[in-house]
Amino acid sequence: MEKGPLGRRRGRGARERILSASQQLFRDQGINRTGMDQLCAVAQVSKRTAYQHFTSKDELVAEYLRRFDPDVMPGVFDRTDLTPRERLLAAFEIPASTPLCPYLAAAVELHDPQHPASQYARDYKTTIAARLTETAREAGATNPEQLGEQLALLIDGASARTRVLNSESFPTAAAIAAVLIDNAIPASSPRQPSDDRGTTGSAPVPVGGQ
Amino acid sequence: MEKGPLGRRRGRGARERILSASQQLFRDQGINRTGMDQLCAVAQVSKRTAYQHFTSKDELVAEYLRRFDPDVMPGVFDRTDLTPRERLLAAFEIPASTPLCPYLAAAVELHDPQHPASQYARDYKTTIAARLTETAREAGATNPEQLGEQLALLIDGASARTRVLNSESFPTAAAIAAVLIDNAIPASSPRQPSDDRGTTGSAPVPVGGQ
DNA sequence: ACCGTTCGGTACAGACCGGTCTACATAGCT
DNA sequence: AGCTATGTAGACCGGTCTGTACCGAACGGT
Repeated sequence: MEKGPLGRRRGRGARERILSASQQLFRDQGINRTGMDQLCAVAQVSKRTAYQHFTSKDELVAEYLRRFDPDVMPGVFDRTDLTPRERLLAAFEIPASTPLCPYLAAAVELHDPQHPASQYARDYKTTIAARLTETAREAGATNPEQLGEQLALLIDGASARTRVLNSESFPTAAAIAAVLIDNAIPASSPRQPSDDRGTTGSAPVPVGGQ
Repeated sequence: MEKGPLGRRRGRGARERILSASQQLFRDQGINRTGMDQLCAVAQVSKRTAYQHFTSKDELVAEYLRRFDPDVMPGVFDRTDLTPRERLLAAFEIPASTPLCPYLAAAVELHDPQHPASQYARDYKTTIAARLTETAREAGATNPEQLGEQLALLIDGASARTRVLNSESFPTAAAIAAVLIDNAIPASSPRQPSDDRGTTGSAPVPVGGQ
């Protein structure tokens, strides 16, 4: 900040600024509709510097996706104040902010399963399913792998529907999740608050969306 | 030149050929990666003719999506040889062929909720959910709207996951659907086609229609 | 058989994109 | 101070995209 309005930012944070601008622009405009010129302008970085840090736009996209890994699903799986069952349900509460899973968006936009970014997308999906499986095991599910995969599918379904329709679909997904969890956990296993939800038809949307 | 197998097709089917080529190319390559030149070549139509039938590519994309409406989910809801419950489950059996719901793909690729094609995507999703709801009502679900919305979400989730991962996710979705259906239909509900379906609601679609 | 209309083929215009390169300015080291 | 490394600003290149213009050939009504 030793210069004018957009004065020389002088390197140090160049890479971070580029990735930060990527997150914003790719999310708001999509990958294909965001040009490198605009991206560099927002990041306040010259194209030369950009191509010094990333040899191509594809590589930038891949790194942009890789960066998400540690951040997403923040803390949900680490909240020790919740029972495992509550943690599983909490995974459906957050997502009003995220417009669409960037991994799904990237996989569709790039349209090339061989693209390195597509590989990261697969890795991420697998990681999420694994964490759900792990939590399902803690919750005492008889078949944790199955429950984890099922919940992962629900998250993706809600994400996709939220994108196409404008309505919020995560409450619906949460209702399904509650049913699945209750069916997958033997009645004896956990200590859980009062709930009769989902065992029969009505299933009154337990998790209030946003 | 009046030559080859197709030679001058002279207009009549021009519009249909364009839409047919659109379906193939947009599905295989995506919308953004399919240029009008290639599309016209496949359709054996000159660009002039193409732009005579569709004033812009956007309009072509919108029409391409609109055309899907009657065709998708072919026959599943009309199979009178199945019980309503079986029809609901049958919606999860087919789709190994379809790479990704074209509506979701278009919504992601176009990335503009105001695009006319996005509107058609919403209409389609709503239609599918409505048909599922109708069938759920026939099956005797206590809350057909909820069950229909839930099943629609499962279909989208399976479609999305199939696209990102390569694994087939529809069996997982079908397993969830079976649980939801059984939980949503009172124990007294019918299991045989000859029984009276729809004990609670309307019972249209008698056996033998179509 | 004639003539207007329509369509195929294609060259072209204008815009944009990814990526490279040159010219210049600054920071830090010696 | 001077030198070097690094970064900025932006022109520039080749390619591709959507969309248009033009010309000639084929068709259809009369």
